[in-house]
Amino acid sequence: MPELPEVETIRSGLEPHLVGRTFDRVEISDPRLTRPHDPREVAAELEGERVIALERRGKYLVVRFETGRVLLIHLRMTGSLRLLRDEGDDPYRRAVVRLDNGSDVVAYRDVRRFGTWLLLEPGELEPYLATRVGAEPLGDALTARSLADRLARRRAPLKAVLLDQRVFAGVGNIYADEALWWARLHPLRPACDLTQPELKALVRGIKRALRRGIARQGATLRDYRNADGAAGEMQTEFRVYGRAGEPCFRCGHPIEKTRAGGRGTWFCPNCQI
DNA sequence: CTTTTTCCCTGGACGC
DNA sequence: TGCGTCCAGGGAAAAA
Repeated sequence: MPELPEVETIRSGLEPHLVGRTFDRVEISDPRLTRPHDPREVAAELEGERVIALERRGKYLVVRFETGRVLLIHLRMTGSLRLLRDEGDDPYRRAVVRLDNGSDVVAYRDVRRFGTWLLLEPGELEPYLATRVGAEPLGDALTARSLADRLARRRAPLKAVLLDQRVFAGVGNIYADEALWWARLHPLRPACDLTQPELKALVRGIKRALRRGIARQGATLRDYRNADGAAGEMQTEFRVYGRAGEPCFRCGHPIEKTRAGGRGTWFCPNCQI
């Protein structure tokens, strides 16, 4: 499931191939992708748009066009973007963009069809993101102080609050569990109860988990692939995610699974307190 | 306001 | 082998 490291890997892989290119021909075959807008109308609007930047905000991909318009892509659970030379065949392909160099094709694949493409007019991006996406956790904005402010009135489980994209954007189910393991914090702790040293440990844990994910080109459990179609490597070094019953890498105690924020949550009951 | 629950969607795992 | 059931989860929306 694409979280910040996976989306960043796709972004950096596509960027050199997309920037400066024009969308020549666009086909959107899944009406869910552009809901509630008509996919044929969105495809027609995208044709002729020239890309000037490919950015990421949280788990969103931001395709900026010369006209000031923006295509905001969210991959949700199983979405992926691939750069191809030949279109080939794929039953789970939901959209295709042919670029103006005559050879490159960007293919959007999404088995479970949760992903979204939203075309925004100039000036619409900031207000759209403002109510949905908080600060970037890998920037200077994530500090023990800013985190304390964000968690102050939140009595919900720490894990659930980390999944709230308005707190800090881009942490999903996998990296939340990994960050909490690095920070030695129990996922069910009330978020507002952390001490100053614990807040500092959590900041370091979040950054460490995300940076490792980016360095390993993301985690491939089943569907995730980078823009070249290659699997990530991060899944080979999960500390807790999906490791119920296996020994903790720090203390050897068996990893347990619980539920937090409505999501499967793995942790070490011995050294995460 | 915060928190929890339901829903969307599909393939894979599992039980019989 | 072939069903039926459950599970995975990001985020919107509804409910509490």
